[in-house]
Amino acid sequence: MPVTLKDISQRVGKSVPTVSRALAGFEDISPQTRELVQRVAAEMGYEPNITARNLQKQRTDTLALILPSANTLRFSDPFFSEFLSGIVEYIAQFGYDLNISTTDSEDELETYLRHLRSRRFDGFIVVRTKLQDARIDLLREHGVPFVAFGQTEANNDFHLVDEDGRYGVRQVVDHLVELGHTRLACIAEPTNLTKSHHRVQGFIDGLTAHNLPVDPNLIIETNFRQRSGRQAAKLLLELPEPPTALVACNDLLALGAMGAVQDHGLTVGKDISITGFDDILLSEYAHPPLTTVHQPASDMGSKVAEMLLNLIDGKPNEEKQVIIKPSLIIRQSTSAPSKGGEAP
Amino acid sequence: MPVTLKDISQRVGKSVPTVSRALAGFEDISPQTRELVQRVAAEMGYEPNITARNLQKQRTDTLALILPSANTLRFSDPFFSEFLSGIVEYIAQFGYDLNISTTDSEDELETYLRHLRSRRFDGFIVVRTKLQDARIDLLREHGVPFVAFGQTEANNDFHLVDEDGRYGVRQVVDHLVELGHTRLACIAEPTNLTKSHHRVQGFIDGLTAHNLPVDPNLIIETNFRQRSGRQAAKLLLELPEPPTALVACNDLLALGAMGAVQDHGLTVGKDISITGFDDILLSEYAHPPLTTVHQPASDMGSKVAEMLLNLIDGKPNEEKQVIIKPSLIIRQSTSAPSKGGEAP
DNA sequence: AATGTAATCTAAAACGTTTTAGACGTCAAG
DNA sequence: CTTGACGTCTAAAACGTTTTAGATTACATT
Repeated sequence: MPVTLKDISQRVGKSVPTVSRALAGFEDISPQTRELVQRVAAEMGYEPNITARNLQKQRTDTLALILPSANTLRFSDPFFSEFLSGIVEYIAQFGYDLNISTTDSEDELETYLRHLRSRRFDGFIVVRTKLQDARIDLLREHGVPFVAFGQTEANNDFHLVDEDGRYGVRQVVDHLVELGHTRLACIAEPTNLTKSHHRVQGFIDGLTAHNLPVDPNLIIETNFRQRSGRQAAKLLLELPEPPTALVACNDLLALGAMGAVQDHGLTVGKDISITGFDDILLSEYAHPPLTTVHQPASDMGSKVAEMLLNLIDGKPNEEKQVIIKPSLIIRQSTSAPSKGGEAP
Repeated sequence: MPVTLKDISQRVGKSVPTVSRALAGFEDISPQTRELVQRVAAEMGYEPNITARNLQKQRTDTLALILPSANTLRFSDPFFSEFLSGIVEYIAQFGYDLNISTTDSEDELETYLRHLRSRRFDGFIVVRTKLQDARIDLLREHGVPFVAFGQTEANNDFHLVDEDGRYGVRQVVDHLVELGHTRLACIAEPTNLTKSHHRVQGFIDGLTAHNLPVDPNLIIETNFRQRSGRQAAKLLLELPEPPTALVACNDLLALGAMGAVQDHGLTVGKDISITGFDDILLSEYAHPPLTTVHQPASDMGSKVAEMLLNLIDGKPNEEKQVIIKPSLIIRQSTSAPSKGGEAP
């Protein structure tokens, strides 16, 4: 049913390669032929069979992004959606598509291996890097173009884009200390993720810089979503000497924490300060609006995409590693401690 | 570099088709050969070249979802993310991938045409249906498998999944009238979208059923995001006789409206009631938590995917049209009107 | 010894494109 | 009149797989 080069070739009485070359605008085709072929192709509604072209060209114009599935699916995270959106918008300009698939964390490596051996993708985008990340080792070994969103613990000798989470949280701590807080707690995502690790580092940095003690009981490692934030905050509030400020490592955790604080009959932004990270839409509309750290999610997505396309085309990238400094957004969930806060 | 059937064939001393058939487990291959081939293939790390297979099989195991781009990108809408996530999770089980691309609304039809002629996708998912939807006509004409998320105005003779938005908003209106409201306003998305149209219909249904007048000035058609909600609410509040309840047609609009109400020095859930639609994460954490209509976004995604895969495989679908009834979630953004509400 | 049958395998073609290498005719220069 | 160069085109091969149709061998039946 669909029109092929052969159909055109028969119609214009030229060989298939001639038609192909005419459409591609090669110089060794006479202007008349070229014109004829292009006219007929348009008339017949010819559209190249991408699969056949891919097979011949050994490239697919498709990028892969493999998500850890189900339990901790990041898809519904607003920050991540924005990031994705940045990628899709950017690559669309160059005729690339994004292919999204999922995998259980147990089969993660196999999935990557399968996908890269299947030669179905020109490049990979790795999200949510871990301190030790076998996926990156794998892609590197195989020499496949990829760009990571996030770093690993060491040997970051690959193309990546990252936030400076350490700096971001440090800003938060500075802000809180300036307000007069001396007893801060941190609610962290799983710290095998580099991102999370950095954020916690920023927290510790901040305390140390202000000569405040780092109390391990005030750093709770938990999960990603509100529920975890709520639970963590509950624990913290029930301590004999509860903190006056909660530094949550993402906005969802902060929201959960806000719920727990309200359950305790306290008022966020007055009795206790809470901060988030990411500046998702929600944080502006929370009650009270959340002091948080803003990241240009969509831009980071575009940047990752840009670097990856360069890599695929063998073009140089200005920088191999792009680290983006986030900015503190002060809203109403933070204020001076109301009582019991020991001045430094 | 990557291993092909030919490599295996040379290694085991059998022809390429034999290797292919052995791996596929055909009966006309001796058990010994089959075993040998499979062992060697595993040893060599063989993974089929999907592109080559696709070309031969004339299918791609890939579904397409084309998003209207930029200006009104739905990607970052939490509801839509959930929906997507439902699709991806479902099709992953059957080895399908989802390909996401974008298009400007002017080239929308061309993009569809190009994609379907390129034979790169086994089926299409159409989102955000319009009352008159040329995309659907196009896909139908070409006999391409597709499932729509949403209906059109007439002749819905295709596979689709939809919410019953009319019913959903009707529930909202009933709830508000029960509380004693008699002057309700509606903040709508662009009503060329079927979804939006239905929701407004539900609003009108409700008023009519309770013998309340339908005042066109109290139905504002606007856009999708908070900003639009805010503007619309502002207009409504400045009316000589402002409404006591605002029925927003999605949660983001409701949030915007809440902002406008607060700007006016009024308290949401006390001085004025506000409702949303979709029950995105945000709505639970808004201030005050938003009364809204819940939809199983992820399930709807799975359902669309399920129907589409059936369609592609020529399997029958139980129902051609699945309409899902949403449910009202009452939170604290609605209450009896404080003053001036004329009892019916 | 011819015939039929089953088991196992493979040659050839196909999917639709692009690339490579070279064919063919025309024309100008020697 | 030959040689070389140019302009235009195409045959053949390639990408890696699967399908089709048939070949080959071994074995049992008559």
